[in-house]
Amino acid sequence: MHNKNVVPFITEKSDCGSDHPVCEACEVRACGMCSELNSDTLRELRKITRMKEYKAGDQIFCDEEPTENYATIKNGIVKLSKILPDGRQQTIGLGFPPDFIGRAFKDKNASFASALTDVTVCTFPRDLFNDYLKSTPSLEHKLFELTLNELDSAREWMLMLGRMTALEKVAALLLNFSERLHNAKLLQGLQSELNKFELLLTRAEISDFLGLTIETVSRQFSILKQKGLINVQNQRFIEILDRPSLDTLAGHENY
Amino acid sequence: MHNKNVVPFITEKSDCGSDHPVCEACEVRACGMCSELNSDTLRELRKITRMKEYKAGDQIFCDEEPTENYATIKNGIVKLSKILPDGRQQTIGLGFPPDFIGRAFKDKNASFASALTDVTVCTFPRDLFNDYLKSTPSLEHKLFELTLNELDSAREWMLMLGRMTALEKVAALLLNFSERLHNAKLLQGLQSELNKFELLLTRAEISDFLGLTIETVSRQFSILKQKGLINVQNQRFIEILDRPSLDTLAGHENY
DNA sequence: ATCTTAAATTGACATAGATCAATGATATCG
DNA sequence: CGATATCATTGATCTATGTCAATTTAAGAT
Repeated sequence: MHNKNVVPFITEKSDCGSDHPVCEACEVRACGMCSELNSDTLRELRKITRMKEYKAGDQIFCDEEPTENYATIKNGIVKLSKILPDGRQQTIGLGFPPDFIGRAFKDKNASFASALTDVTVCTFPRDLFNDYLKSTPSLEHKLFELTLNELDSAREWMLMLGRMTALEKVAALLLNFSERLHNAKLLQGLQSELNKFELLLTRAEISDFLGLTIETVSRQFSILKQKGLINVQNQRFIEILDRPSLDTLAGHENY
Repeated sequence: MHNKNVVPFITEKSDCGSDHPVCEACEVRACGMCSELNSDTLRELRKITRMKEYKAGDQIFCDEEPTENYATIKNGIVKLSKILPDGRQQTIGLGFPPDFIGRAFKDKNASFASALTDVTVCTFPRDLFNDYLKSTPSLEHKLFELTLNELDSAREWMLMLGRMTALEKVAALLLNFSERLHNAKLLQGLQSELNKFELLLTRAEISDFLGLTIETVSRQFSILKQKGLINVQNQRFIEILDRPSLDTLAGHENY
């Protein structure tokens, strides 16, 4: 199992009990799926929720088995991936707090979810939740918005996968990851510098995301370092030295 | 403008008037966004809808300008694409009836939509529709389901873009396209054979979808022909001769 | 400290797919 | 019916990225 040594980037624990979590104190209360619920509705929903923790590398759900539970990410990063019959793998998304994981209205996931860092999620049984969703438009609305964001980013990555060079892909990943990590940390009330962060993915995980090999990813890091766009310490700690140039590489229009 | 000569694959006209369409007779009444609406609600919605027709090649909306209208595809195929500052292009999805086009709750599209064939859509003003959506949970629910399907297929294509060979990509496209076209035709009550269809995309459009060049796509067609998996007439009319083998190439597990 | 292990880097070489260029089909128009 | 234009195919290279192998770095255990 990889990543054993990763320190979860969010270290504070919520004070939720494990059976009847105090949702009011939840890390993602303000922005997650539950943010649109009033306290009555929340009290109802709370009855079916349960906290779960995963260690970095753990599988959260897989392709083949029907989903028992959906979940909201409270803490840590979740990797979503797909796999071809012969084993070729492609990461199709990263989930940060307060993302939802699972496929609403279906009992089969067409993908795998695994914990990239240590992860805490708030789970709820599939059937109950689907019923609940149908009778609670505000909840469904919020989940719809989260889904639209995921669709936007999936399409963004399609452009990246189909048309960018290896160097551009790495630049795009660094920018995207730094922003999402930064936001997740701020959300938790933690200190964070946008341009200085721990890259929580291994080269293998990066290459699965970018549709490249480990070696090619490594070479692009060397090029970015040599060009003075980034600085890397201990192969994990990234400092972005020239964000505008990275933006240009990543195809972000700069006005 | 390309594709001038394309005959729209759905030739019957709906009998909807152009200002107050008779939704009950709509091609996609049974399966589209409106399928969940009762006739009262439908009568309301109808007040803000308007039919629009586009010729093959026409732009429906673009990246830069805010969306004025959303739409449901009644007829024809819509291409969604993204473009890098230097002009590199990636198709991120194909819309068939009864797909929704536009980005709910936002006034900016992060993509271009253009008509791949002649297209008829049912449009509605953005602001009115967003309001309507918020007050009509059944409508929002249906749109949510359509969006989930799009997310599923975007992720499917991410695996394709990131990890498949050129030959596999072409196989996957042919299978996917034949199915969706078949369904769209059946939906319209037209005759259709799953394994015999007109490929409505040019090689350029295919290559934009698959993240390849025209020449590479062409070569893969030749290989598939030579292997006896497909037959091509006049460079447009495809017959799938060996679907199981194509399925294997496309990474579809066969049990 | 030294040993062990996993991950990252770097180099040498191979190859899938891109690029450039020529030829061949198909459809349109006079 | 031939002329023209567009699109598709095929061939000859080139190149970015993959593959294979050796080395280096970092981290943890003893």
